[in-house]
Amino acid sequence: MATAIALADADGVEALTMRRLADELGYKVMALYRHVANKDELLGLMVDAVAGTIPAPDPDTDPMRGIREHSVATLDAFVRHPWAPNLWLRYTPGPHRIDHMEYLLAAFARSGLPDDLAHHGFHAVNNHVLGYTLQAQELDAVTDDRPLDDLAREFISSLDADRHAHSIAHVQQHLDGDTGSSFELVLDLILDGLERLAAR
Amino acid sequence: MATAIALADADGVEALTMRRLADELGYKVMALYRHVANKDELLGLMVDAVAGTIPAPDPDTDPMRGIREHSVATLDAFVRHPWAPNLWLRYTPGPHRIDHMEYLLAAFARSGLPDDLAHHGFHAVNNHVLGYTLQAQELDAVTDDRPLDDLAREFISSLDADRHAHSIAHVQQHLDGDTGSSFELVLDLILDGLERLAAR
DNA sequence: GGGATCTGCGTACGTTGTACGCAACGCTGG
DNA sequence: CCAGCGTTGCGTACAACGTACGCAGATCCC
Repeated sequence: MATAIALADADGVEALTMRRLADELGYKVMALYRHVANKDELLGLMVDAVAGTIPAPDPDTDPMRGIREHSVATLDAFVRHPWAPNLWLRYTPGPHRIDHMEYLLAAFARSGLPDDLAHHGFHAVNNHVLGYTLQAQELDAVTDDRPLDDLAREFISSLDADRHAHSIAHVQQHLDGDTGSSFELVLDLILDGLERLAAR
Repeated sequence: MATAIALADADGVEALTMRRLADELGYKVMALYRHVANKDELLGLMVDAVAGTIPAPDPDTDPMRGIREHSVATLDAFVRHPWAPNLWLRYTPGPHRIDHMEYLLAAFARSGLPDDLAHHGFHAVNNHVLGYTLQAQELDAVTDDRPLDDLAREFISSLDADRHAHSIAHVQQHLDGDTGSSFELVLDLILDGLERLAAR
C-alpha cells in the first residue's frame, strides 16, 4: 500500500500499473494478486489508507470548530495525494473512510442544528471539500510541466476581448494573486449560513 | 460526437472505446483518427459539446436569479451525462465551456458584489454544482445494477451500531427520504451568504 | 487532365489487466 | 519426523485497448 501510494503521488495514478508496482516492490506481477483481488480493490484500499491519515479533531472541541479543522485536514490530505479525491467517489467507503464520515456527522449532531439542517450540512461540507480540491487539481493536471502562468496568459490571449471580458478578468485576478483562497471563506459561508437558518 | 455521447450516456464512459465508437458509426477504428488527434481530444470535445447544451438564462434576469437558474441547468446537464463532470475538470475549456463560464462571471459582475466576493462566489458556485453532482453519482456508480436501497441497508448492517451510530442514522435518513435535496438549499446558503458579507 | 489533398482502412505493435496452473515453502496433527 | 495442506511467488498466455504507419481510392482545384 505504501509503495502504491508513493508511486501514485510521484507520477500520477495513471502511472500506477500492476507491473510497475510489482517492479518497485521487487516482485513479479502475478504475485500481487495473492494480496488483492484486482486493481480496483487496490485502488479502493489506497483511498481508504489516505482517509486513515486524516486526523480527527478532539471530540470535545466546539463542533463548528471541529468541522472546520476536519475539513482543513481533509483538504490537506487531498493536496498531498492529488489522485485521491477522484477515487474517493468511486468506492464504497472502507473502515477509515467510515470513521472520517462518522466524525463529521457526530460533530454536526453535537452542533445543535436541527436534524435536517445537519443532514444537509454534512453533504454541503463534503461537497465543498471535494469540489474545491478537484477544481484546484484541474489547474495542476492541465499544466503539462509548463509554468502555470504561461498557460494562463496563453489562455487569455486565445479569448475574444469583448465576448469574454469577464473570463479574461477572472483569470487575470488569479495571475495577480490578489484574491486569497476561497476555501475557508466559502466553508465559513456555509457553516454560518446553517447556523443562521437554524436561528430562525 | 452525438454517437460518442450517446454511447457514454448509455454504457458509461469506460465503455466508450475507439473500436466500439467506430463500430457504432459503421466505420473502422483508424478512420476516426482522421477527425480527432486521439481519444483525449475526443473526450474534450464531448465535454464541450455537453457544455453547449446548457442554456444560459436571459442576460437581464436578476443576477442572483440568473446564477441560480444557470446552476440548475448545469446540474441538469450533468445528470443527463453522468460521465461529464469528471472529464469537465480534465481539459482546458473549449468554446462552449468558456461561454458557460462567461455567463456565470458576467452575472456575478452584475450582482453588485465587490470584486473579490464575486471572484470567490464564482468558484463557490462552480464547486457546489460540480461537487454535488459527483457526490450524487457516487451512489449511482457504486450500485452495480442492484437496487440502491438494498446496498444501503447492507451497508448499514455492516457497521457497528455503537461506533458508527451517526453514519447509520444518516444513511437511514436517506432511505426514509425525509430530507429533500441539498442542492438548492446549499446554493442559496452560499448566495445569501455572499450578499450578507457584501452588506457589511 | 493531372497533381494535390482528403478520407477510409489494413496491418501491426506496445501496454495494460488478469486467468490459470505449477512449484516451492512452512505449518500442523499424527 | 513426516505426510498433507494452505500460502505465496511466478511463468505463460490472452484479450482489449490506443494508436503509428503507409497505402489506396475519391475529390477538388488549376
